[in-house]
Amino acid sequence: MSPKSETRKEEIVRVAAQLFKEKGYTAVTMRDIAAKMGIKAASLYNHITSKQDILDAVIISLAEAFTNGMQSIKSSNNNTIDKLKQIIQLHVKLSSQNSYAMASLNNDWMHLEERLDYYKKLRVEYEDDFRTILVDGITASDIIEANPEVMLFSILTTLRSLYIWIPKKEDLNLEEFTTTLYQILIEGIINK
Amino acid sequence: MSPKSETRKEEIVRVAAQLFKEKGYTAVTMRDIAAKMGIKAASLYNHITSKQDILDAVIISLAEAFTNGMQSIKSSNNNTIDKLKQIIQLHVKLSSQNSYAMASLNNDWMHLEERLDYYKKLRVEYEDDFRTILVDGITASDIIEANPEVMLFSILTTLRSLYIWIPKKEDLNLEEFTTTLYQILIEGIINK
DNA sequence: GTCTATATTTTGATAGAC
DNA sequence: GTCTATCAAAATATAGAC
Repeated sequence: MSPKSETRKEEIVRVAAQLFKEKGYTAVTMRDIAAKMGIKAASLYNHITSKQDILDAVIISLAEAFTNGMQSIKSSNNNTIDKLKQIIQLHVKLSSQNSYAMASLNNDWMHLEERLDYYKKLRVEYEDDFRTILVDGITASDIIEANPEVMLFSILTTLRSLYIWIPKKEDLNLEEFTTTLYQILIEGIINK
Repeated sequence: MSPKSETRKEEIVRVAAQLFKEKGYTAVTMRDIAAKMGIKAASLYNHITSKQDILDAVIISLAEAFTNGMQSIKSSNNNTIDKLKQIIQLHVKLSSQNSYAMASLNNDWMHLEERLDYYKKLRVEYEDDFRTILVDGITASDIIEANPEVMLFSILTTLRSLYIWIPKKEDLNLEEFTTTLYQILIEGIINK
């Protein structure tokens, strides 16, 4: 997994993800990717079969990691509060480890082709599990009786955007950040 | 402002914004826009000078509306809580009225060219004003002593993503929604 | 594994007829 | 104000030499 042992295809996917984050999938050309690697565009095709192929590699494994992580949290025996903490942890961890790919996961997924339906299925599973956790939490009186769809939307959009913010704070203490985020997202910011 | 009295250029900008939301600026072709209007791509150039021209029209006036709105809220004599309520109202209002253009404001701004620096200036002004409101609110003990950058990030990413959510709930009561959003974003979801 | 050369398609944009 | 015809540039991708 370290850059030293990565294959040429992995390097292409990693470099492409950086460019996709800056300009979006469609605006990045095979020449852009090749230039950033110091080779010619035609040489890329010795390692990947198409531009689509790169997008699939950037998005799908990360989407699976989120869906699997959420499933595991939902299935645990923890209470709502601990599950919410774990969801935040999951996002902080995956976003800090994949800050480039997160941009494509959020903004370029509609350019998937054969894998589009699979991606959508993963996202629905993940959102359904999160919704279940919230609805169960309301039933158990762990969280307030507000519209669970609005809660889901509100928390999820913040967590999905972490990739924009995390790389800007290079000396960020991830544990401390996770705690602060929990406080703000879940406990609110008002002084009562 | 109503579609009945809109100029042909305004129609182009409106139709283009819908397509930009679906696929992003770069993936939308002049032929796509023309086809959706029932004309040929060449005809578009009788009303606009370039594709760039359309993107400028989609983004800039909306960015100005946010910056002006935030400036006005910051300058008012209300307390922190009322200012935060007004910020949420501003976002709900502009997002419901411009749900297509909001997508480009969030995701296509980097494809601006001559207007890019101006856009960035507007965004910095807007974020600085929001940050000032939060920092003043901490000083006044209206809100908790958490990291204002994390608060700003957390609230702003949710508000900036409203355009994704609002159109999906067609019978949405905007006033009720604003109240729920305030509750979740500012007061938190935990049952204390 | 990378290169040059090139095929094919698509793109933004223009010219000029109606 | 829209059309057809067309241009020039840029894009993805392939073939074949080294």
